[in-house]
Amino acid sequence: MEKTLRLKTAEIEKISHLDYFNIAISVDCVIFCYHEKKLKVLLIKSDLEEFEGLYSLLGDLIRPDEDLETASYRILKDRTGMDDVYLEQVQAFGSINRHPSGRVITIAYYSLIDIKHHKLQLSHHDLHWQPVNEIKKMAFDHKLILETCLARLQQQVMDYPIVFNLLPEKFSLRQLQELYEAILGFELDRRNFRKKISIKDWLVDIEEMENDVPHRPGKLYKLKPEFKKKGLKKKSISGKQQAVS
Amino acid sequence: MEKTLRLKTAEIEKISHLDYFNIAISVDCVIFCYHEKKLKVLLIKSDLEEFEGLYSLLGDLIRPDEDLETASYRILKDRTGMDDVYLEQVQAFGSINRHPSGRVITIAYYSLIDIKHHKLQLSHHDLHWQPVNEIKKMAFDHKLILETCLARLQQQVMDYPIVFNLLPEKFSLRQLQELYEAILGFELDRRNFRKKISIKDWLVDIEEMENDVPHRPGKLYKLKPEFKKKGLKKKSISGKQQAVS
DNA sequence: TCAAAAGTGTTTTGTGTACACCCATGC
DNA sequence: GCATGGGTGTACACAAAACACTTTTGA
Repeated sequence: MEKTLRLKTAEIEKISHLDYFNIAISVDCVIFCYHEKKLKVLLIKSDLEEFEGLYSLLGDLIRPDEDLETASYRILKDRTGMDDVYLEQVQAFGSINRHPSGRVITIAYYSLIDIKHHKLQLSHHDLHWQPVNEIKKMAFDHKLILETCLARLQQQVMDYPIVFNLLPEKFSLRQLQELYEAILGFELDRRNFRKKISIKDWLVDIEEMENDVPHRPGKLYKLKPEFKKKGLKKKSISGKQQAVS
Repeated sequence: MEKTLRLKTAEIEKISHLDYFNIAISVDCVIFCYHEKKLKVLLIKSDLEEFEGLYSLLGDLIRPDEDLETASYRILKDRTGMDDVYLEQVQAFGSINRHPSGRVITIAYYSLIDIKHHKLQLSHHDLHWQPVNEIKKMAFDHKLILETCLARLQQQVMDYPIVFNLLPEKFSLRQLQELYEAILGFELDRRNFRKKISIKDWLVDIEEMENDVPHRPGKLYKLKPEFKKKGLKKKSISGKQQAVS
């Protein structure tokens, strides 16, 4: 979002007597990808003077005839050319002064895409994949939004089979482990990692090997089709005395 | 919310050319309390014809000069007379047709209060504490909102010292266990429960006993003051290889 | 003395974590 | 034949779960 808005600010002023309807609502998407062994986010150069030189998340005002997910999908589709993307709502952010041009409440989503699939409209705009680690300052409260979304991703990553949305169809266990490390921000023990993943039973051995690697090639795996839903896969409930005891 | 709105709908129509500003934003609060060994929610009889006889959550439109938390606190204060309440945002709900009078996006919060502290404005309105289990149908999408909030509560309850907001200052371990059971919806083993709680080190033994009980009285405890923050207490991060390994 | 709940420990099972060696391949 | 990562198993520590008896109090 944050773009169309500047044009509208004048209009907002005019209707200030409609107290409850001069709050705008946007959706902001934290679009993650995995590239060059780094977790990256798709950002766009802010076109507001106040934030000159800073990047912001991709977002837009919500249209009256679309629901929240639809708006997010629209942004994703517009910006990445991709359909059928993993998307999840995280939180609303609504501080009064979060937007310099007026009151805007935004609802944050994060999504996971395989960078190879997007026909990126990178060229025409100031779009840019930025490594998450290397981001210092952002426009608006987008740094906070990004951190919140990253925390949510980190929290979900071992419980639900979602990171596969960041990988190509076929991948090796090393690739998968490196991805987990990139998301979590620390290193994992290889044997323990493999054990843990194999217990989850998310993968099929497709009886193929890596090639193009300058060392012993690893086996390739796919995510089992039953986990390929783009929506959130609920953790099984499995018995009663699980949460407490 | 959902109340002021009916009056405004006409106005919305008038400004339909301001495409992006005829979406209203509300906050809805799922206010939990613990009473008669049941987890209950504060509801109000819907005043919309469409939902005659049904209950809805407490909510209101967000004012242009207040942020999301402020709006929620206002609702809580108005309805329960209580300040300083545990409150946490859960999610936004924004289906197009969730509100019969127009487009309203709502942001759901849940809060935990000690029923004994509220000077309830119960009398004057159709306010009502309803046991969570016994709720079948609600106005709007409020059943979904309630379920989502309850799920969030269940998920957080063993990790963060929050349920104490539902109890009086002093309580016995049995009371605490019954509360956990009410929230989680299943029974817990007494010895394991006590062990688990004692490991968390959230409580102080205040060297007092229950009285008024028709059996052997239990010891009373308080929550340690350092956990009395009303905001969310973050779980300690403790070492690297925790999430995965 | 009975009813009701308080209080307490041990065993078993599963999970998390640390750690080291041989193997297959490309160069 | 060497460098690089692939692939595997074991031992220890800790947490979860199942489970029963004695104690204290009020009625």
